[in-house]
Amino acid sequence: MDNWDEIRTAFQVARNGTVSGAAEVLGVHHATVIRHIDALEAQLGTKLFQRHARGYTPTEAGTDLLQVAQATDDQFSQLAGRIKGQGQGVAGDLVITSIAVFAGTVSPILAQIQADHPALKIRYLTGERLFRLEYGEAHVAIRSGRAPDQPDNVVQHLVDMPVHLCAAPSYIARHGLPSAENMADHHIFVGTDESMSRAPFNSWISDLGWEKQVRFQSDSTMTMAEAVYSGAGIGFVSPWKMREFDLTEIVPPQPDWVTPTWLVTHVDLHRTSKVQTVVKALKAAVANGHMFR
Amino acid sequence: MDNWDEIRTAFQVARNGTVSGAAEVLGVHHATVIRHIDALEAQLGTKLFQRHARGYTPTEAGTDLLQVAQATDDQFSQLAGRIKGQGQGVAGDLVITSIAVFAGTVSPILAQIQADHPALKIRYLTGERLFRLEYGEAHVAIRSGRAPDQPDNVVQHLVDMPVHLCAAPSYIARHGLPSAENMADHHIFVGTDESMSRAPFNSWISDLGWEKQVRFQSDSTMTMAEAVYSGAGIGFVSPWKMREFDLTEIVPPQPDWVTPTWLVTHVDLHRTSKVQTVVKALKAAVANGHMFR
DNA sequence: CATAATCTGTGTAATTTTGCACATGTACTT
DNA sequence: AAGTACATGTGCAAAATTACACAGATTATG
Repeated sequence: MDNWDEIRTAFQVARNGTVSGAAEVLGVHHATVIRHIDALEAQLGTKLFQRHARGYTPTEAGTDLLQVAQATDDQFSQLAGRIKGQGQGVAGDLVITSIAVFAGTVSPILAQIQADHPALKIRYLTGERLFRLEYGEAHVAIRSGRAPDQPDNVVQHLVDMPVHLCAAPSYIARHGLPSAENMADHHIFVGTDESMSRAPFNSWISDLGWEKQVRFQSDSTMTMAEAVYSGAGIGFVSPWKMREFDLTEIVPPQPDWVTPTWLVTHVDLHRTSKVQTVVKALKAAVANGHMFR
Repeated sequence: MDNWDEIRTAFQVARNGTVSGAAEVLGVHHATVIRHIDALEAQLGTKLFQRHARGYTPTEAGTDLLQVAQATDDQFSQLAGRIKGQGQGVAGDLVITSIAVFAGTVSPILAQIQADHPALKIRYLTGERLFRLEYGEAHVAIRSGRAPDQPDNVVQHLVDMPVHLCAAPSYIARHGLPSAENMADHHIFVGTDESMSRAPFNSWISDLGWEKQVRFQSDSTMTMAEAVYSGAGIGFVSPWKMREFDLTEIVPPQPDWVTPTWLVTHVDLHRTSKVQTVVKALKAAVANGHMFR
């Protein structure tokens, strides 16, 4: 059953009773209406209307079509209302992603957003792989590292995330407390895998020529924090993870260690109030010091 | 909500996930599909799909549309099935009309047809006014008198209906039994109104110069029979009405009294098996002597 | 009875829609 | 690493659709 527009034309003819009236409602010439009806009847192999001087009277098939098309018209109208209105309301699904290490600081904020908008259903996906906004996998993504440059993405700078160089109590018990003097020789680092080799604190290590001391590598910031906690070495850990794991700070956050963090949304969804609500809440939480500290 | 065809296009894109796939299903060029989607999104003011190199992923609005359009597609398919199949099966409504006087002889035949086709719902409308086939008021009409010549009607000769010149017992009691000799002077005729003045037995009266003896006129053959029965005069009555009312035959049916009877169907409906079934049954009943006797 | 008002129906021209060719980009495979 | 397959997107020409104008027919009206 193709050509739905012809069904719509027939629907208006059946409702109005005349070709001319239907043409006016549809905003087309009455000749167009006649041809639509003729084509539709030819395709169905049945007369939908009986033609007479006063107009078109629907046959049995015509009244059947009228009822079905009436229901369709209603459903499409409701659909259009929902779609046009959905840009205004904060409701429905919202998928937000980040790397796993952000979960501890992001989750409370998302919980608050969800509490403020009961109609909103938040799905927070964490993982090291890149959730792709252009595939509809997420609405909002929190990315860290160098600025994303995907053409279809709207990128906003969220915060510069500091990291502490930390050691776990178990590590200190075995290797002693690292100091500026003995770090160059006697200590083991937890570092990043090749995939994250451009992290700013990575270049700090390589600038000092300490690459050989990196004995544990991971592609995930979360795993790095876990490794430090388990005593695999000293490494760079976010402030909240340092507190959570009760780590000992060796070197406080340095300006050139910070990794910029970005809020990324897809351009098609960026203007929707649903996305905007979440973006604003996240930025406010950062400004108030509720996140990434 | 106009342009239903664009909704159908979007439906196929959402279902297939790619523009190219949808274009193949729809039998149009993929550029056409892209333009349909663009137009629909522009009209709705919302993105229905997120575009990426692997195809189109429906947004929230897109999945909403997908569900509605899926239901529409189903309904239209069922509708087409019903309409296309309806030409084959003998089912649904069938409206047949005639003048009231035929009711007694037509009804049993219609009852038999209805019994043979349980899915058929017969409506038998009687009345003197012309039920107009082209307005969809009836599927089959039994007409008497001169041959109808409406261009959109299919006319078949059904039977030549004889009439008896009769008198009621009450009339004979008051005026005596009419005979060939005294009819010219002493008897009163029940005749036809101007609207039926072309009835063949009418010209028999006028040929004999007996118009002045017509003292009761009616536009309905049924009423004429009733008038004769009630003793208003002598008049022309169909065989079954003569028997029903137990009238006395004055003059037996004459060859030039017969009024031809026609089976009329609208050309648009004539080929449907539903109409054909009824037409065949009526003609068979006449041939077997079950009607108009 | 004639006139006005509608409505359907068709040939023709203008407009819109569609199809084609080609460019471009991404994912997968060898 | 290069090639293949498949996807979207756009300028331009062809085709299909539409609007226009007018004819024909019926109903309503004074």
